[in-house]
Amino acid sequence: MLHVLLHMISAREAVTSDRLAAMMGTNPVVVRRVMAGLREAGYLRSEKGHGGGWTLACDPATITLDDIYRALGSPPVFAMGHRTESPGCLVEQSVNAALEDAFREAEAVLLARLRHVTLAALAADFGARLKACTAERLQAS
Amino acid sequence: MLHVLLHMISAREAVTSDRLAAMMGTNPVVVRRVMAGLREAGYLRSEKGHGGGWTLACDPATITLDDIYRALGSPPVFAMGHRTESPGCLVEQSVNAALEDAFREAEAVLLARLRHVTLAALAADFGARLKACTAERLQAS
DNA sequence: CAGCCTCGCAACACATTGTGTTGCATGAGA
DNA sequence: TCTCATGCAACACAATGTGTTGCGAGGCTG
Repeated sequence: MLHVLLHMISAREAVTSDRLAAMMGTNPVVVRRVMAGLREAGYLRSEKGHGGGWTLACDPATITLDDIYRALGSPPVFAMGHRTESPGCLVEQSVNAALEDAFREAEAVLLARLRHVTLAALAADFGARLKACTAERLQAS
Repeated sequence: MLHVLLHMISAREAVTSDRLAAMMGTNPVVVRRVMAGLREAGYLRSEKGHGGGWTLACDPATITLDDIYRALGSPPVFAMGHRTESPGCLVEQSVNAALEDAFREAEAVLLARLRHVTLAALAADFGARLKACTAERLQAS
């Protein structure tokens, strides 16, 4: 997902789902599926017809990874645990309380981290890598 | 899993997989499957034959939730991301770097939290809940 | 207007994974 | 010897994510 967005920042004009799918090694329908959330959230625009495709609808500096995460529907972060909700068994309640606390705290840390990374920052990081890579290549030749 | 362990602390004698399965609403084979890791790690013992079953092999105060997590094979914590490892695309590398950092930090927080919760602490919490519950019941009657 | 391009959406096919289930062998006690 | 219990392997099943196809709607171009 982020991969797609960064590619779109590099390419200033509209990009079709087909091209993005080719970049990601998947197919266009999947791309549209995951981009739908971003479009509804107003971060992206999609245009039909010849010369259409996807364009950024906001400033990359104002959107954070957390925004993207929520636009995607805030999918579950953790792969484990999260048992049934207090099924009367007190043992279950104790376990849930301890784990839920730990999970909530870890999730808060993760989201805080995502919240202060903007798309523009990612793009800048990419630029730095590109520069380092080309410098390395020049040195090799 | 933790649910099972707490039940075993309450019951001082050996408990069969059948009984544990009944408590958890599953079946004995599944119980044995997940307990196998704990047995190999030395936290549990299992005995065959009549009167056999599962017993604790350690002091609940010395084993933490992190120990249990690792005895279970340290299953993946997060449900998302973790794309392919640097497939040459620099964009992918930038995205991975940013996300891996965030995930590592969140995982560290989670494990630190698990590391200072012992089984005995969970059992004590359960005791407190039991007490509160019975008090509430007395008040209601 | 006709033809092509692109997205939007729904339905289906498929692989993967976790979970439940069955069967049989092994060891321990009555 | 019989019963109880674990250990292990193999299979059945449901849920989920992903890829695929088909059709319709809208927009550009000649």
